[in-house]
Amino acid sequence: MSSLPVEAKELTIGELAGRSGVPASALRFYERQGLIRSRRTAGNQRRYGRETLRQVAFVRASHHLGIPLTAIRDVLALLPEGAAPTREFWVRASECWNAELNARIERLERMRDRFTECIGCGCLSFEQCALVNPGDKLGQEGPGPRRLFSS
Amino acid sequence: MSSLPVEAKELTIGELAGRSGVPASALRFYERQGLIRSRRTAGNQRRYGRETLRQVAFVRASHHLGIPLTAIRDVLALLPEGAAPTREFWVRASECWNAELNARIERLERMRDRFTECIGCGCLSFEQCALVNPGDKLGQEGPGPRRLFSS
DNA sequence: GTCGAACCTGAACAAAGGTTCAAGTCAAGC
DNA sequence: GCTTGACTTGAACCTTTGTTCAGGTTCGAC
Repeated sequence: MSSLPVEAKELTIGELAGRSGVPASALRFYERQGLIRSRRTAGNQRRYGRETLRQVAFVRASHHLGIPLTAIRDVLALLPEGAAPTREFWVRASECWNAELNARIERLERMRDRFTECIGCGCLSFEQCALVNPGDKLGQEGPGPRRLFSS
Repeated sequence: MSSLPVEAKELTIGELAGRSGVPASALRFYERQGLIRSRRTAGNQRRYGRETLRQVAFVRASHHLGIPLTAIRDVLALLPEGAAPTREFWVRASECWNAELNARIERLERMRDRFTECIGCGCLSFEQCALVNPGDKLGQEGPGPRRLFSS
């Protein structure tokens, strides 16, 4: 096994940056935030295993979806320390994001419909509007002075 | 007309904050950013006309949709200086946001589908993924070393 | 053994969208 | 006319997601 030419060669930060398209400064930042890990050489330089490429890609793809880094970190934290992520892991992670995206799409659709209703009804009745008053605090607090446009 | 009890009473910043639910600090910030305007008393305190309530509500609703303040400012800047906004104005503004929201919903749906495809296809083939490589820079640069997961 | 490129760290800066604070001024009720 | 709460300002601070810079170290090739 050790005689095979597949020596999992480690990457420097520059190589990882070049291959992933992510600037080295961002990779250091991700490490500070606990999203990726690195081994250090005797001279304190970072070395990355090949699995890190895939993790960085996952981070970028997730982030591109609008997922905050903290959420990505929480998911990546489930990865076993040195092991390469399993297929099951990626599938579960993607299901997380899928649910997240669906929720976000639904929310946007609801907001669009409400906004249209607010503006389009002819009376400009913002005062009942869930957009202006998110979380429906209005109803919970009674007919007090917090009401917008008490007209 | 002047004997009517409907004297368009001006609001202090505290009153506007109380009625709109928006903190006074945010109202001052909005003014600095050019989103709302105020008259000043002899003693330099802010006074707001009643139309400002509606403008603030519009700002909050728009912002709640995720529209950046600069875009909201650009739309509100179309309002005539002292005049109350017309119905036409609100309708046109809402059409703007509607288009914006629809575009955002579509984009999220596309991303969700791509992400699912990436993860779910069984080969974990991120390398062709538009999420990992947005803007398709990969294809434009040829088969160089920028490719993720050149496996 | 020497040279330059790549790497290290911490600190400062950026943009968006504000909040909080200190120190001082205004408005209004009694 | 005094007191008190509301208001004024600018400056500093906050979060998120990084970039840039200064000053110093290490790696690898010759």
